[in-house]
Amino acid sequence: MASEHDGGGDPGRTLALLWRGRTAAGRPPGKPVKGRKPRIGVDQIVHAAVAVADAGGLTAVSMARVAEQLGVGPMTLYTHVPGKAELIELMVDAVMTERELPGPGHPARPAGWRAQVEHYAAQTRALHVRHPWLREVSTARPPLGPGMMAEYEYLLSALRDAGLPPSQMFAASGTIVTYVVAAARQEAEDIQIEQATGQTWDAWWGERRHLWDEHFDADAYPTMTQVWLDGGFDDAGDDDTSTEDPYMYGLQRLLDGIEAATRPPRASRP
Amino acid sequence: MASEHDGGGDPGRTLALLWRGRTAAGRPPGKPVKGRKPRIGVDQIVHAAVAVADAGGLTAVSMARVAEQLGVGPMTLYTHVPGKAELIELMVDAVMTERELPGPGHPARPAGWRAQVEHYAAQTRALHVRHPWLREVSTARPPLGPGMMAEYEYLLSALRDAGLPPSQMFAASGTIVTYVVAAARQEAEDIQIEQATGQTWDAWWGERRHLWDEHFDADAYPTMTQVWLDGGFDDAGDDDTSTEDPYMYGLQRLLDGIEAATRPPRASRP
DNA sequence: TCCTATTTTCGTAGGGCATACGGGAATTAT
DNA sequence: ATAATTCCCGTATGCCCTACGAAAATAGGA
Repeated sequence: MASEHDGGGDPGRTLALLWRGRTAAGRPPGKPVKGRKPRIGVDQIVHAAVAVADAGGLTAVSMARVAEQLGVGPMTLYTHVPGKAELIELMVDAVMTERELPGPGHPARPAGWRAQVEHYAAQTRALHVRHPWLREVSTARPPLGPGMMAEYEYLLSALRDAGLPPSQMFAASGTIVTYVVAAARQEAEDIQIEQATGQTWDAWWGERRHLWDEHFDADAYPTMTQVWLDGGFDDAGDDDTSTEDPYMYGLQRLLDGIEAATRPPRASRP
Repeated sequence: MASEHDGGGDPGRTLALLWRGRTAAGRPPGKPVKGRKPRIGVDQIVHAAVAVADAGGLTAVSMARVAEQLGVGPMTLYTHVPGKAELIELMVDAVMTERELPGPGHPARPAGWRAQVEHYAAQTRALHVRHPWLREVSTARPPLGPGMMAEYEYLLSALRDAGLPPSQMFAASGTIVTYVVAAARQEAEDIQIEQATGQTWDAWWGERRHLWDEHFDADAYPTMTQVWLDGGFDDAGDDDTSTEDPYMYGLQRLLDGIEAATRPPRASRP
């Protein structure tokens, strides 16, 4: 019955772990000093788990394997982390904070809201390339840690500069995150499959070229056939700059649309 | 070492299974008539597996459970499908064909390319709501069956009507699929988590309201705080139509951008 | 120094998973 | 009736998460 999301644990404890006990006042609560000294800590566990996932994907992350990396028994981890689900939450938020998302006033902050969104997209894409296992984790109930907060703080500050009214900020930021994360995940999937199977996209298609001879009926798919004959499936040629990287093409179209919606306040529905 | 994608099997056999032995000429190759009569067939296995996944998610799909549904032993399935990975491919392509995507000339086909893309989006969203487990399957190496072919045939025919040059069709269709599928998956995740844990989005947040008191530092996230104070996170009110469903807002912005890019053939880069 | 409270460490054990292998059962052709 | 062919499935292996409880290590107080 139990699916990927158990959530059986205490949310308060998970939050405290995500923020490493830091409270709003900046005061970590006092720790007891008695008892056996811990050989390992949360940070080391999360770091080891990320290393395992980077190398072998999420399926390679077993409590046994992470513990082995640290030279302790598997059950030792349960002293520091409630369970595997919570460990994965910690992993996600930890790598999220790897992104550099400079706020207003910071010298490294790009100028203009479009450049800022593009910076966010590039950082997010790089993050997924670095940690392809991110795509295997559901973010419908995101880890409410510093990493996720930084993402929204940055994105909202960029859209604020774009002149969006507060009522549209929610929809616009959600849309941008949806598209950018989806594109990043696609790239991550590709990398992950290639490193898991050792097979490139072209090799994979080559193994299935058979499809066209045996099963594909050109009459049943006239448009595909026509576009193929027109060269629509050719790789991006240097002679035609409009045959762009689909990712960048889509991001620019989306930002165009958002920009157009802010400028003239005309009604959008006829 | 082996990840989610083994692909160890024979691609030709999987293709034949996806197309159920139908060749381009429409002739299924002759079948031998000797031997014991099969109690079950591929269609029944796929149907049962989809039912199991609909009820309990992809993790509930085990060979044992699917076999149980059919009243046979687990190992019996291996007579008809090469393995679990291939069974999942068959499941995905099977449900993909559930979408109604009427081609040119069909009476049910919407008029205008935007309406056609919106129809595709609605059908895809409904598909994911019906089968939330789709979001757990990687589509980086999609099943090359009738379902996927129908998707691209429809989308390309719509974009053709939009007047896109062949060189942009690839990027535009890829972008639309990326956004629409990502949004559909998000909705599917929500449904899946709610039916798995019995916990709504609001209840989940309620369990974590603690976050704001204990860990959230308003000074560290000034924009979020300001937007919250401006009411940017309020639920969509009936009085303000611009506070739209993020999904529809994003789709319209994306289509606006694509439309604008086709109309005036001006250079996009300064 | 010894006792005691406290904390960390981890061995064992139980239930589930995919699937290689090979023997037995059912059906048709000869 | 016999042989050929196909389908069905019991068994066995190795991996996973984690509940439970005992053993080990540490600190302060006497």
